[in-house]
Amino acid sequence: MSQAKAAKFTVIKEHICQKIESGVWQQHSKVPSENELAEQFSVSRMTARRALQELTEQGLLVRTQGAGTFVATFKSQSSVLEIRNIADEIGERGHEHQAMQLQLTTVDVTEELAILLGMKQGERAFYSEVLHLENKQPIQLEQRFVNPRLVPEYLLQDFANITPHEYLSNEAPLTEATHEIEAVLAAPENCKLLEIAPSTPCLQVKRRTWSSQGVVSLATLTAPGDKYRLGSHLTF
Amino acid sequence: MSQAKAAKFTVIKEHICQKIESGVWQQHSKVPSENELAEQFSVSRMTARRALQELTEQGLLVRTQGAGTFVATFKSQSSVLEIRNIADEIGERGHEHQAMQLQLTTVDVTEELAILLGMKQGERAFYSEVLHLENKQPIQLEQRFVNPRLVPEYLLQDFANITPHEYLSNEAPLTEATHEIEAVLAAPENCKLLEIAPSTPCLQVKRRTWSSQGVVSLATLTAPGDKYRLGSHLTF
DNA sequence: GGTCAATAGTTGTATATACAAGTTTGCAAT
DNA sequence: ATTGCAAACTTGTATATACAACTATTGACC
Repeated sequence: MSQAKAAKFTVIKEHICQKIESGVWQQHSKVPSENELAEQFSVSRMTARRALQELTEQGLLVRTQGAGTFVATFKSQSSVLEIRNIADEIGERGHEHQAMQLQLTTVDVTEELAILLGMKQGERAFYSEVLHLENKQPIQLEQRFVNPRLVPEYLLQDFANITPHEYLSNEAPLTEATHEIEAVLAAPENCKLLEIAPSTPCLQVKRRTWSSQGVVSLATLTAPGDKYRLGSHLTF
Repeated sequence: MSQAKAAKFTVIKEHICQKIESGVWQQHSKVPSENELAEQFSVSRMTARRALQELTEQGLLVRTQGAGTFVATFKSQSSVLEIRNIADEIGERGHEHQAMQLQLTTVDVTEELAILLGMKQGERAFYSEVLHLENKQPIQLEQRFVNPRLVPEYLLQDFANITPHEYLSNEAPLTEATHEIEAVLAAPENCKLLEIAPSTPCLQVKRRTWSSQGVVSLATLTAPGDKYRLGSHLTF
């Protein structure tokens, strides 16, 4: 028995996957256009298109009309996970929530950030860093990049009083989000903030949120695995 | 300004959605074929096809080559996280899935286990331990307790051929599940199995599944955080 | 140097067509 | 009646083409 003959578009898909997994095509690098792929593999444009299309649905690629197709950072697709406000969650446990605003500033967007936030290189994004405490104990570090075009007054807020998530929910109601959940070791400086040993495994949630206007923000949440659990919802 | 003109395939999608949501088209009933839709809406077959295709990806429809397109059952919506078969997931990545059955036996239920599985203390439960490999690399350790009342023939299976999840899905279709996700350090013996250093942070998912008859199983999945990521679905 | 317009390149939608592959149905031969 | 086969129908893959919508770049002009 020989292998079942693979369809042409799957051959192209596998080729692209391979390039990405092997690191030949880095994150956010441009991948060949539909026409280029069509010529390379001697197929019609529609067949090449299908390969790109399906990989985009799987979350490996990101496409923008007029600009091109790029390797995505996040592998996950649109999510059904409920998002909650961390202050509410802690309140429901009958505990006290506090937030320390560590940073609130603007930063130059790197190439990667520009793509993820739907901004142009050279522009500046807002950046906030907030440490959440439950009964005075640090439980979550929130690092967030925000698209200034959609939330121009982000820097004027005081995130000791309102969580970034709560503020953003009001300003630019989110319509979609993707997550990536990983177990990691936190960076040394973050271990200090969270008051944990460097070897403590942490849950890290990367989340990209959209409003109707486009990508609103990109948040990285880090929480020690022994203090924090993820139910069927994610807490911001 | 008037509304942006909707693309033709979205018009068809909306039409079909409406029929399903209003109950005109019941579960498992046949929906018009590509050709019929094409004629009805005066579009080409490929456009009608796209509408059906996208609704299939969304889970509203089910298609089988040669037979037709049908309204899907609505079970998937209720669960917050989609559960997938790890073998399928790996297959879709174009990789090879293998499973090593490490243990398959009965154990005395502890007090805790008895409560979680809805059994009585002193009874014995089934226990399986399976290591999943992706391209010969260990990526996930699955430890599972199973309620013998609901799945009496669990011990007769060979989980090198069929994943426990797949088998259980057939025997006792799951109606509900809860998860708990943590970041942990794996036990030394499990680190060996997964071929990771003892300090490697791991994602650990604890999942309890129900069928209509009661609690079916209690699974603990452990995966190295750097090899494994959690999207909007959990992979079993 | 800065602005604007034209242009080339890229993805998105839509059509018409052809053949492959799988399922169901119905008819003919046994 | 049962079997076996052919035909009709349905979905799957692939091609060639056309135009629309959007982006980034280039070059002319001020």
